[in-house]
Amino acid sequence: MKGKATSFDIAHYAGVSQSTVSRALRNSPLVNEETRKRVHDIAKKLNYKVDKNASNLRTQQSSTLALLLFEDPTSDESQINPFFLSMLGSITRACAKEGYDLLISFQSASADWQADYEDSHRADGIILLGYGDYIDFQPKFKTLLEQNTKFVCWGATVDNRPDLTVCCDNYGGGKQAAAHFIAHNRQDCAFIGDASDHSPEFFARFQGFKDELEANNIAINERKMANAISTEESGYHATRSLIANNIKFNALFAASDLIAIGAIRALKEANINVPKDVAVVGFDNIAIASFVNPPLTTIEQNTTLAGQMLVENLLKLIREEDVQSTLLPPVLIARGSS
Amino acid sequence: MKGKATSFDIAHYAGVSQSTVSRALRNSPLVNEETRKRVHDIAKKLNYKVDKNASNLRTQQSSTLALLLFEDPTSDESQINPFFLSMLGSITRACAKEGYDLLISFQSASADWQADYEDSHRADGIILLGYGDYIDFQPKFKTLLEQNTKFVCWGATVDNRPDLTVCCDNYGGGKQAAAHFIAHNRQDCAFIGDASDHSPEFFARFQGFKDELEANNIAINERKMANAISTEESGYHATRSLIANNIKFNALFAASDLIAIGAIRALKEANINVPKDVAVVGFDNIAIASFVNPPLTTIEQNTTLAGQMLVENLLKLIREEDVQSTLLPPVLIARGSS
DNA sequence: AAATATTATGACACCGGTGTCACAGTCAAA
DNA sequence: TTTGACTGTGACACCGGTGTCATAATATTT
Repeated sequence: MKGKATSFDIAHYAGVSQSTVSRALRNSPLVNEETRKRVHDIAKKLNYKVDKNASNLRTQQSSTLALLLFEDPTSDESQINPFFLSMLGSITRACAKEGYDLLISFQSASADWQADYEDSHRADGIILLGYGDYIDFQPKFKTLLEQNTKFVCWGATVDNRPDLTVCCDNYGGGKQAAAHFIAHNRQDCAFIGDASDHSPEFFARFQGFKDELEANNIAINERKMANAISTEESGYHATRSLIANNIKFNALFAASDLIAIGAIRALKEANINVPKDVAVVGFDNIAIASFVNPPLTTIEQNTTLAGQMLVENLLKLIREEDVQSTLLPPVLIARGSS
Repeated sequence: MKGKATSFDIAHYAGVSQSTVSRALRNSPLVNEETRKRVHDIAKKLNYKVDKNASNLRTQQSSTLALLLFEDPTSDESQINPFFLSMLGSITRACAKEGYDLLISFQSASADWQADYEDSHRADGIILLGYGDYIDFQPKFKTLLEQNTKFVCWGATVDNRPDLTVCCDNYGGGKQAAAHFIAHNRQDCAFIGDASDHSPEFFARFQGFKDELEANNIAINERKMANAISTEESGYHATRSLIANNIKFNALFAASDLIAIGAIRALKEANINVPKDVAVVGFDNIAIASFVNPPLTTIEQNTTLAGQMLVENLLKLIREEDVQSTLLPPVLIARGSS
């Protein structure tokens, strides 16, 4: 047998038409049970597999989802943010469970990504994942919507379409962090992250944090805030600059675990004890979090559930079913750093 | 404009035939420069993208690689081994660089995975990744070879086909671990991993470790060895059982970082100081390694390079070019645990 | 001016399936 | 016996591109 077997080969061996083979293999009720069985047996013997390209071309759907991963434009060689890797794992699992394949692709936020996968019929829908500067994305979202592309988004909100977003309750998570500090009598709080609205997730975390403090009559001093993107490096430098400016605080809320880990390194270097002098709380609960010294208190995002929801909601969109906006509840995991 | 634009639509607007559009879009030298430009402009305006299914069907290739990830059959909800996630990241990057898409799929070792992706023309080749019990795989490798499926394998060797494997020099890494202990005057060594040939990678690490010790006239006591799969849990339990059996040692080589991290937890619980009482060396250099307490000395596998080599070699196989067997040099990263 | 080469294009078969329609054969109802 | 329903199958157009071949128009050579 040269080359791969086609349905015509099977038709030939089974003594039926190619149409019947196609129907038999898809277990159409139209074909006789005996014929169906014969065709299946021959297909198995010839190691025949339906050509996905032909099938997709005809049916105009691909049983494939595309995951576009946007990263902060750090060095090309850097490791991927472990939080995203964890999401990636759960999305992969969720896709497998639904019988969909998953195409993965890294994207820089600026690139002309919006159309590719879905327009070229490689995927039935798109999952967007990243802590990005999502402001730039709104026009792209608009294009996607105009083209009726099916997509869901982690974190970012799409104007007027809350159903396209799956998101952790970042605001609530921020409140939990503040409540935790208050409960432990730490009122002199610093924040490291991005309190501008460039990063909506970080902003919501900050907003919740601030509101909860203010609800308890604690003001947050603007000088005790520093910007950082979600890397250990960035958290380290932001914290160092606070220390260098002689800013004092006894509690530090970092917008992500990586930032928190960098912050702890900077604090240690400055001989500031964690948690005695400064309590630190992060966000995400990445795998590393429980292994750092001291183990990091953090606000957990349930990545398993998040991945499932992203996939489920996207499939609902594709099937044109109703989708609810999805806000996942975060949980504070108390460990040694606070 | 209803539905997606096709090359016929463009042909219509450009006043040329569909053939010419197809050529123009692929920048064939056969078309007039002016025509080419006009077609491109219209395509852009209509947001036209080549239908990959049609194109793949005709050309019989997909510009896609499939990554099959085999995991130890642990709980469905468990996190993916961070070492694999890191590989996944570098493979994704390498694919992107080569202009290939990447399909990702989890597999249980037992499933009927061998044919699917390549036979159904979804991928041009397959990357197999996992610390598996690869013995079961040899018959499947055979099938793949018979069907002329293009694939490469991380870690596992395929009978008579060293070119299909990309692998860290596990044996050399094991030797480095032993040499490190000897240099620090720790001669009473334990090993946790799997010294059977079920897991060829772990076995090679052990073999190198043992050979280097023996080359220095140090014997390794069989009682100081325990089996573990690559999870923190498993490393923890294996170490506890050694301790419970009152086995003494002052150096511990773990076949992976996750095992080492579990081992450190068990040692700490038993009030055995790391590194004072027992020096610990792991393998992989996963991201967590530098954050555990004490920071883990480990044998680094260069995942960036590994991912690149897997992709490069697979593409060479697909293009029917010569491929050399690839052994990547590991590097010992000395940290606080030894 | 005739012969030949070059350039740009169109017509058309083809990739391997899926879905529609037509139809032969069997069986039950009228 | 005729009509209608049902079952199982084959023929065929179609999905949207790609590659081959033929050909018209122009340029170059003899």
